[in-house]
Amino acid sequence: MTEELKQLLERAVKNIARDSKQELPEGFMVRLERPRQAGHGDWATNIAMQLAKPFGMKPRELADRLIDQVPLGEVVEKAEVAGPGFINFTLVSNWITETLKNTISQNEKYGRVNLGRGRRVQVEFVSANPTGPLHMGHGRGAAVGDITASILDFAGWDVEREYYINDAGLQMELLGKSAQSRYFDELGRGDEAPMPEDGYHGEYMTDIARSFVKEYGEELANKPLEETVAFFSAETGKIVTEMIRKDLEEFGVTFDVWFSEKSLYDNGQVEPAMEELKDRDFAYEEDGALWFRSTLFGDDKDRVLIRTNGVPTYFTSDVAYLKNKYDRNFEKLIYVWGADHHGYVPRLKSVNKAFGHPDDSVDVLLIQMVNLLRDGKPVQMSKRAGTIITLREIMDEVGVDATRFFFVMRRCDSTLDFDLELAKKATSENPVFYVQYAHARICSIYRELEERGIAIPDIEEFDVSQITDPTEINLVKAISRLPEEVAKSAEEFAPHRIAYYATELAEAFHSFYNSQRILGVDEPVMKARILLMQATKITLKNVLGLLGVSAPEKM
RNA sequence: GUGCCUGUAGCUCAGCUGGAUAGAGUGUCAGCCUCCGGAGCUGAAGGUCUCGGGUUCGAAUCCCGACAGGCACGCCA
Repeated sequence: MTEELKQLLERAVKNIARDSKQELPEGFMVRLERPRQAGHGDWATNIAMQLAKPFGMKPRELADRLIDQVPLGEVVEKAEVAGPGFINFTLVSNWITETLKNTISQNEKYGRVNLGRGRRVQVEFVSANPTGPLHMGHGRGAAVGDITASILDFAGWDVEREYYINDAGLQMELLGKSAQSRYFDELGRGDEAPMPEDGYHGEYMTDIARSFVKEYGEELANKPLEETVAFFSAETGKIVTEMIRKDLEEFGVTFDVWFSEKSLYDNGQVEPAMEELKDRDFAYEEDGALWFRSTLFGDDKDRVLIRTNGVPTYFTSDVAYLKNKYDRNFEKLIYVWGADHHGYVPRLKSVNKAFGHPDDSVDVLLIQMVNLLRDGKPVQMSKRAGTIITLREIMDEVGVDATRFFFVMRRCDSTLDFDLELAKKATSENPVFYVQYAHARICSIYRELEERGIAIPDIEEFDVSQITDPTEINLVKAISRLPEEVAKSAEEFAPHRIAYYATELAEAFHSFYNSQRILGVDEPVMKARILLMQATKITLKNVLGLLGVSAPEKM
């Protein structure tokens, strides 16, 4: 119905432009917005104010002429000019019927839009080094990445989730040495393989060392250290990656592809990427190293791709990886990174341009830090002291649902305060429970219906004239917003919008529930309200589904 | 020093591709089920949108400049 209104307005604008022999400004589009204020109708537009200048008319005068061109009856019930030149539209009550019918008939598909038109998009996220368990920051990245991917899927994109395993750098050797050292410790021969100074000290390393002892006994200790370190690196990397995979799975995040950085080298994909840069004259050799001309893109110095000693940098892998992604025919690439990597974004964008791709086919979501609190007080963490709080600990303490919700509650580019005690609270302070409670309440009504032997009416029986209370209309309005909220959050890569919307939807429901009854009222009213509950339940479930949060029937 | 992010109610934050009286939650205060789940609802109080300029019919929103907090500036990853 909103589309129809848009078309009516577009036609009206064109008519007026023609009659007054005015040109429409380039790229002009009719945009409708939800008025913030109740009493300002269902939709509003500011086009009269936008076009007043180019048309050489007064905003209100133009608004009046626009209204004259919009027929009343089929779509619009009322149109009025307000304030400096807004036009407020009230739709015919049909929109209520339409919304409920849509919701109930589309069911689990309700809220889907076709913004993506089936285009392929890759969301690469978490991508933590396989050197230790995931911590808080990774958790936020995981939630944001996963939920963004879900939203894009809902918005009609063909989405792939990918984890990039950084298993090629120096840190892997350090990991191997650390494991080796712990292995010797377990055998009581610690002196033979000292722990590297900045090695990995976490407890998990001891567990891993024990597993080596269990499987190989002293066998690995009877060879020269240099001979086994590569084995330790590779095996430990695998074990840690598996640990990470399990944690993420429990967190509700599954990846379509686990992409190994090392495989870029093993499969010879690095060389061609370098050659392509050289061919395009974006890379050159100097002082025995290979350089990328990042200064062409505003960087203050060129960056090294291959070091003097012949060893490629991390950046090199990323160049090859980017090329590899495009080779897999993605139209859009989304990187979810911790904000501490922000300085690296221009470099990635530069390479993207150097390869001749449009700037907007790569988007980097920078996720700001997480401050962990307990009862409002910061939790002290130190890598050195081994007091890092892991994602697993948080999941275990506050549960997956609350953890996910809290991680996406805020805009990505603002730092997040995560209060463990608050997240655990099963009270109104906790927005997760507020939303889930709404769903559970409706389920409870359904149980009651069944007990009383009342059947759920067919949507065709819906009688819109029974929906009269402001809280009811408000609830329908909230339900009807899902598709546009999906579209907006997909366009902006803003998963937090969905968390906010979920809360607003629940609020509309609770408000209705407290002021009106579903059972024990006249049958026509009851039937209409049961259908309203049906649509509310579907919408709540779909929204929670997008967030990866469960929609419990009982709490 | 340079770059990026942030600064909105006591606290935690939405709103930022310019629009109407700046919104939530929480906290404070006052109320609300003999009834479908009170983990709920209704209302009140609470604001120089950090500050100063500019653009505009109109600025929390855009531009410039301060100030404050966070993060990053390797032939590390």
